[in-house]
Amino acid sequence: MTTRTRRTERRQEPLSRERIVGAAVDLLDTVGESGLTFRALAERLETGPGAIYWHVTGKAELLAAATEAVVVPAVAADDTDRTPQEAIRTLALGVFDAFDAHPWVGAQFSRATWRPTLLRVFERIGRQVQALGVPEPAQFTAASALMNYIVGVAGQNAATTRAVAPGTNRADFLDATAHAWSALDPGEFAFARGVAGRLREHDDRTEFAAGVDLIVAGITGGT
Amino acid sequence: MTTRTRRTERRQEPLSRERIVGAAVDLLDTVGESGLTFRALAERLETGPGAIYWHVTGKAELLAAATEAVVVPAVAADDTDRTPQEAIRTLALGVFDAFDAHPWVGAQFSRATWRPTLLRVFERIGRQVQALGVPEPAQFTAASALMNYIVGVAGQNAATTRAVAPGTNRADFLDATAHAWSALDPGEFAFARGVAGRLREHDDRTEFAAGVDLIVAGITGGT
DNA sequence: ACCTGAACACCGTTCAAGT
DNA sequence: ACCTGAACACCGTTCAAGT
Repeated sequence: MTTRTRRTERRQEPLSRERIVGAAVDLLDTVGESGLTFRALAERLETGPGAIYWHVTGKAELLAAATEAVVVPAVAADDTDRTPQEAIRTLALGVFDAFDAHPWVGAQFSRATWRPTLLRVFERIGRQVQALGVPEPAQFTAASALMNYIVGVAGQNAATTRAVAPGTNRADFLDATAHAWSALDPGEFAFARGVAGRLREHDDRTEFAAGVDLIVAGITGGT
Repeated sequence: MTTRTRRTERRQEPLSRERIVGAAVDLLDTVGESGLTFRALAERLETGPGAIYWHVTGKAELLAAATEAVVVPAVAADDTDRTPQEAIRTLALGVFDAFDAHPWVGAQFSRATWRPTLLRVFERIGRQVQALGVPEPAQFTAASALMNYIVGVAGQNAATTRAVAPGTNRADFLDATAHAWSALDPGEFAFARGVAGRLREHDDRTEFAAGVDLIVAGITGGT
């Protein structure tokens, strides 16, 4: 859209919404939510905090843009040559993996800021629900149930990921959790104690996908 | 535990963890998340901000305690004379209603602070899964799927509630949303436009419960 | 049109000092 | 043991002044 001046080597690209959002995602990924500060952002962009406000209205919009930047590509798969079931599964896993890779997204999805992105997810799910042959009156409900499951559970999983200290490896974490559960009060937490051993062998992603399949099966009337 | 001096009318109860958490829940319910401030809390409790730190380690613990205060009673139903299916449904709706009445809880559930409360929910669900006769190896997975659905979807719903300006009535909000959806780009949002009319007649709580039943049916092997 | 950076009005948290 | 409240080190946001 704009002409780029390439005459001399620029010390620095001019500030732009795109660069700001990119730096924000970077900061969120590396330092976490508490790391996203207008001052820290300004430092990375080699400018003052005030400059950012020329391109972005405030922190809420910045978080919304960062969320959209991460979720929309994850959800934009090519669905030709796929059955609706496969397309839904792919989309669901795309959301799951995006939340897993950028756990801070999970905390955004309970804010108003998240709604435009959510609408895009809803649209894509809805189209596949149509393709499944769900009758029109039931389509809205079916798409809502699927979307809520996908976003809700992916968010829950991201919260777990976020709870783990960044350096920890996954097996160690599950071991520690299993150990902690085994030490719980036997009266109050009989069930959790009993299943603690299962923690190690279970895979959240696989179970998430199985849940999606279950709902799809329910929507299309069994089998 | 402690002796209460009742000799003279006290201007004010002594500070206690219980009073602090109660005031925090109150503040969260009435003013919202941004309203929970150590200064505002101190003012309500007629003391200084520093005093609160004697009873509570910091804001994270305060939010955890507020969350627990609101969720645990909602989940602590008496399950005698109930089928496991009914007990799960009641528990699920308890979580749903608690999130709906205190929408700020939905934002907490993606924090580490929420995990102890979550464990209690998991325990109660797990016991019902056992009562359903699910074989031991599958119990962990079944309880996880149910819990993630319940908490995830209730959280999603709370986010929607929170997005609505406090004064607005529900019908007006749905009308406005339906109207906005009808005005979307027909190419990009064909599905959302098409189902916009369904928004008015749909009931989140009923659909949430139907989703729970669907998962329970899936867990117990259909029907 | 776009950037600068000091200034404003807040935060959570700490801590010496009181009772 | 418990409370006080000033002080510290931060925030997001604004805005006069620059280019």
